[in-house]
Amino acid sequence: MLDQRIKFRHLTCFLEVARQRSVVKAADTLSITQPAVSKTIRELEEHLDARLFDRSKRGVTLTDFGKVFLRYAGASVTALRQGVDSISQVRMQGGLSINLGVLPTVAASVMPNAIRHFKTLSPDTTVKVVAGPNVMLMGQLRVGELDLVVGRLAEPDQMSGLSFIHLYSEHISLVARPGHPLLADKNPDITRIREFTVLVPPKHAIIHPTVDKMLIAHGIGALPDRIETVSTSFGRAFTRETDAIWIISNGAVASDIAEGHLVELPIDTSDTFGPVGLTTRIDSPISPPVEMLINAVREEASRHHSEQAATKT
Amino acid sequence: MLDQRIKFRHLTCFLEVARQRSVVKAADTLSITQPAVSKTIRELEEHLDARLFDRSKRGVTLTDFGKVFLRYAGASVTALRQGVDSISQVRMQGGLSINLGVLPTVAASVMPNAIRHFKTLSPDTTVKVVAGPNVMLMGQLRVGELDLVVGRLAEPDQMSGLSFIHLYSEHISLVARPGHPLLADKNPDITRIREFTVLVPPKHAIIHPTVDKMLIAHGIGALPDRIETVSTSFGRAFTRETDAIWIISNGAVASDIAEGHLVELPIDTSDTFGPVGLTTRIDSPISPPVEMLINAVREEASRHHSEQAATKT
DNA sequence: ATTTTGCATAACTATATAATTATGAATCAG
DNA sequence: CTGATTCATAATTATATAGTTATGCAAAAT
Repeated sequence: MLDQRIKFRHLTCFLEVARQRSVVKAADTLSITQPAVSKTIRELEEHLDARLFDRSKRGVTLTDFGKVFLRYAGASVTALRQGVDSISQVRMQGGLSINLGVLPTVAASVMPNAIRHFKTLSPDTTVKVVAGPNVMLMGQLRVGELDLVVGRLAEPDQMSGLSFIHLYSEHISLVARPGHPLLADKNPDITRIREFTVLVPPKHAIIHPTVDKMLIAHGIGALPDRIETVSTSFGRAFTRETDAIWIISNGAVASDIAEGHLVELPIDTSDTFGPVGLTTRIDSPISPPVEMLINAVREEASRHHSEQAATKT
Repeated sequence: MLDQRIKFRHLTCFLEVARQRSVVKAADTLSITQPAVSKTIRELEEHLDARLFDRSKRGVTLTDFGKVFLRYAGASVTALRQGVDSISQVRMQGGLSINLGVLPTVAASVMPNAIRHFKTLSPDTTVKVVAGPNVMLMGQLRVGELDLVVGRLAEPDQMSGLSFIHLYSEHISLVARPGHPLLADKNPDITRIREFTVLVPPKHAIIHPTVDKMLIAHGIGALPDRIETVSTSFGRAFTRETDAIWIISNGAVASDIAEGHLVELPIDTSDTFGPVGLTTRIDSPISPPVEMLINAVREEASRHHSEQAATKT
């Protein structure tokens, strides 16, 4: 049971003494007298029923208890500080805001529902959705301009300092309009895609290297007639109106396929399986609102995923 | 600035009222009178200089400020609770303990130093190091028997509910004893490894599928003479004493290669690059001791990595 | 139209608090 | 040995606290 008599005064005092390893110095920076600090520490020790410092005549040192408690005390004080800060943020800006980076894979499939659900839970939090090349988004995430990026796991060299939470895995698809010449044959020769315009992810896209490997594995070398694009809206329109083949992460076109607007080419893309998830900064602990959004996305992803699995059977 | 007059009494009272949406009910469960609760909430509001509840005649509802503050207040109280709990845990067990799963890649390279460093920071925390097949470790992690697993990123289907923190990337190596017949030629025909006993990771190993793909890519089909093993100590001994080829993640044999006990075969394994990092549970927030260990591992990994890079040049 | 419900306010009180000053004891640096 | 440093303890005090009971008031429910 938590002792209600513990006050933040005790914790801040404890933290200061621990930091300075000195009662006198702590008293100085806290602008109170030395006996006051001594007493406050003693009170805290009594409330916790554990000795926090070893006292000597040349300062104080943390006991084992103290070392352990230190972290939690810090976390507790930090949380309250953040709470107070958030209130003033709400007052100033009229609400909290979350900055969210979204990669094409999930922009159309998981995220709309996830954000909708989140907004029912926390309608007063502003969610800013940013799209763009993953390198840019990861950069912004690392700098703190974004709180969260959702999409495929980025290349390892971009992931330093970032943490990844797995949601599900998806493969890359080759899609074309319904009635596409290649689909006439039940088991078409895949190398024939060279005969058509092919829309491929550009150099900086996360899936670019995977796509390259896959093409090589299928004996398709450089594509003579290619368009590089990240724009799913362009890709969708172009693919539906022409005989172009579109190589794109499955998630981006799942609904189009389901609705029959686009058709997947029968090609083995099992090598292109890759993790989709949430990327956050590893330092700077996840704030409660972001955590709520994360939960909403996870929930939606698992719902989404089980639906997909159901459709497959 | 944090108002030192805020006490945990205020927070717990606030949390209870928010939970129950009622001053009367909260007063009941807190075993104090209704005016006492009213007054406590008023005090908190004054200290924060913000209205937390909208009062009506059928209960109270959180204001926008209140909704935001709620999360942080909860976090703050939780942290303190955990702190108090940890103290009694230390008292009972004579110290905190961390249960750590270690995969072969890092067992010999990064972790020894990382744990040594951690133990200088926090000598009183017991670290239990568990090795084993990754499926088992991930299972234990998910159940809570482990706090942390260090190694290669597991297959997506094992990662649900887990979070991955990237440390660095490594590839898979083919190694043999110095003076191995294959090394006589400067650019040996790699398919000739079929002539020797080959030690390969077993089916359940994380790197198994990657190894398979690589073998196929190099035109090496099934290996006639193979030994499947996870044991790096067996692998090391066997490879040094016989003409066997050992296919193993680079990290597991990096020091042996550096010291000249084993030699890497000149084969392109760039396709086998994969992320190595820390895997934790996504729910149940990371406790401060585990966080310290994570930092120690990250530090050691980056030091380790920069050294490797330096050796390459 | 009452009664009930739910919260606010006021007046009061014993206790706890958060400091203070003054003093003492043990160590450490010369 | 001396004086400075560092922390502990005691005595003291004004103030804050954490509750209490009693009462009021407006909205809902009956």
